[in-house]
Amino acid sequence: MFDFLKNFYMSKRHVSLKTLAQTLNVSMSTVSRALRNHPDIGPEVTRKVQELARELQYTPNPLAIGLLKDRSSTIGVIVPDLVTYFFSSIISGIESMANEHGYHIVIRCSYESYEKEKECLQDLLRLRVDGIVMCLAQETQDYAHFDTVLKSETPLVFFDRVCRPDEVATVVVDNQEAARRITRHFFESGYRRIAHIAGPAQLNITRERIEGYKQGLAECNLPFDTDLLVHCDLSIASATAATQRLLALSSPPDAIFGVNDTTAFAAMKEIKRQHLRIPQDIGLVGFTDEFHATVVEPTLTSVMHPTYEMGREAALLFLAQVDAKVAITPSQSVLTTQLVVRESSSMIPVE
Amino acid sequence: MFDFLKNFYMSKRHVSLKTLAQTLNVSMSTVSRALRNHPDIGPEVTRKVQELARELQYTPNPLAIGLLKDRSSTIGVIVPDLVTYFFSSIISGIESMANEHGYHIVIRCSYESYEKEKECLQDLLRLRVDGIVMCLAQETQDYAHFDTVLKSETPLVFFDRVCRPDEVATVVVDNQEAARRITRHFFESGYRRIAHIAGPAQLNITRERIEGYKQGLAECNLPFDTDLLVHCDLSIASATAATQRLLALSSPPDAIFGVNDTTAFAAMKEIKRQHLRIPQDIGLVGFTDEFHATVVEPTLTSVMHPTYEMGREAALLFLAQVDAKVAITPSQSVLTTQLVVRESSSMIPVE
DNA sequence: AAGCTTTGTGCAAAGCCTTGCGGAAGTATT
DNA sequence: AATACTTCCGCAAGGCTTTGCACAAAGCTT
Repeated sequence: MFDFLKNFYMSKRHVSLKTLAQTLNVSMSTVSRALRNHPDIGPEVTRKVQELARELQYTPNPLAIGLLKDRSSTIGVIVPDLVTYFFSSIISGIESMANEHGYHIVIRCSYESYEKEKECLQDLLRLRVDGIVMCLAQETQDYAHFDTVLKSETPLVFFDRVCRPDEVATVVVDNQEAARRITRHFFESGYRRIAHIAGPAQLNITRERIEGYKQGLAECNLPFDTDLLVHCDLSIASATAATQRLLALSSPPDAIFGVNDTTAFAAMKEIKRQHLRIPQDIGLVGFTDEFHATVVEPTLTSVMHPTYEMGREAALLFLAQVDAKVAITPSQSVLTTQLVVRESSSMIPVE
Repeated sequence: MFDFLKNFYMSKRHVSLKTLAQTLNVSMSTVSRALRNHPDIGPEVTRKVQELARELQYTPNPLAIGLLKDRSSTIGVIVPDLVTYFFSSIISGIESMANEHGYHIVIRCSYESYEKEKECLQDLLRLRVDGIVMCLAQETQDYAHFDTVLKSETPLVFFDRVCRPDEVATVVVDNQEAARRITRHFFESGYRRIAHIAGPAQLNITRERIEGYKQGLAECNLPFDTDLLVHCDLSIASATAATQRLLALSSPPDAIFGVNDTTAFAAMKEIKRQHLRIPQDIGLVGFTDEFHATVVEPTLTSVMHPTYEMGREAALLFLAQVDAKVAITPSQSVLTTQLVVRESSSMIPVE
């Protein structure tokens, strides 16, 4: 019916309310109301407007709506690294939850840098995102840059690596409990000198896992030997070096618990290079359960992170803050992990 | 100096030109010009305005600017899958290039589904993104849904999996050349019955790699045996099944070239399960060179994709279309890959 | 002193949408 | 026939920014 118009208007970049109004010789307000089936508008006019809108594929300009309502329907997401499975699967979870609720996500990467993190944060605030969901950069030790965010009343959610938990909503896993379980699992499998390659000291995940490690040792009546607790910065090189230090001890460990899978992989490589056998000579367990874990040889025992759910939960905490008209006390969400036992930690080979 | 105002205005969600104007008793236009150092504005006023703007941390509202300039400074990115290394590293490349040029990226995931791809596309157009950078979903065989995009004159860029190359800018790798090299590499390493597990027939990457495979065979004076060319849908299960079909042949292959690393990993698992040795009994080569390739045992020979560069290049093609005031013929960019020889394909073990 | 040029500012429109309010036409009531 | 209601629609403002144009004041020339 409106074919002749269609071609004409399609040449314009976008169809607006004005376009519709002028075509039908009614006012923009009438069009606006007709589209939302406002009772004030007569059925005939409503029908015509809606028909033309469909014909011309009219969609409201989100920029205009954003301006009006002071919201962009956009969530800013900052991750330390886009490439790692851990983060990309969390992003995937955020994306799905966000989309289900009409939000889009804008991704920024801090590359584990404190300066870059600040920059991303500022950029996203400038962009007027409705909220920010993020994981702290490894470098970040000072948390003052979040003052701006809190003051602007932009909902903020941290996942995995967190800070200021009293002011900001957080999603984490049961790090301590998982580390405790790993330690006990080692003990029950017959290992007695259990080492831990930990991460950077300022990260909450590092502290919590160390805590669980110690707790596990205590429960098994094993002494805590400071020689067996080494730190690394999560890079492969540094994890390799940490492994070498452990293996060079006069009384080396018979089991190693890596703070994450990358660390564990590096350890595995080094252990093999020194012609030690896994799990016979050294037991090995990782954390996060990346896809790699099932590919390496021997397959790696690891703590399964519900990463996708973590992303969804983080987005959910954002939504909760938006819905809450008044300021609410930020909620802390703790997800449970699962220890997946594979070849690298069982004296009796698993299938 | 303006501290007393600062506290007052900070309570508002955002500081606008109006805020500044009212505070200083000048008009909004004066403020706007002063901020951009327009010569029309006196030095005294300019100084005052800029000082207050800094004090109150004024930043222009991108929604208003977008409305005015009819652009959102946003690039929509659609990937079939967020979690795979291949895509996440491409996203990383897009993000870096986009940010360097003042753009933000909005991510959507098609989950390899045709319907979802259409939906994402519509959503992003509705969002008024300035351009779309994407990779086709595996399911997509009909390309009519891009008419809308082309008609709206929204710059469009495909990477890796492409269609309508005459109308849309594309970034791909030298698939055919790489496949040819793999085949020759097998031949030079002494393999004679070289099989290829190909992907879904509708994908350009599948066709090009098959073409290169055949070309390589011809150059080595090897016959093309249809038994040795099998298809899979890129899933692990289907790749495993394909491998089984190959190994069950009365005259099985002594080398397998997988269409990507996931396929190759699945093949590796199956080959090992049948107690065949790699590379002695069967040579194996993958494509894409994910991180896993160096972790598996034996390490996997693979074609290194410049994924990060691919992302940057894709974003660059978008930028080129934006800069070009007039419609330009879309450019095709071909990136070169590199064959990384590891243990899985060399009779003589590499270091 | 009258007229002209600078110099510095503000008005208003445009970009798109929503919504309170006012108003015209028509119908029903008394 | 005059009044009171419906029914249906448009005006205009507000949200934020940019920019062409007009205007006022001041300084200059003749």
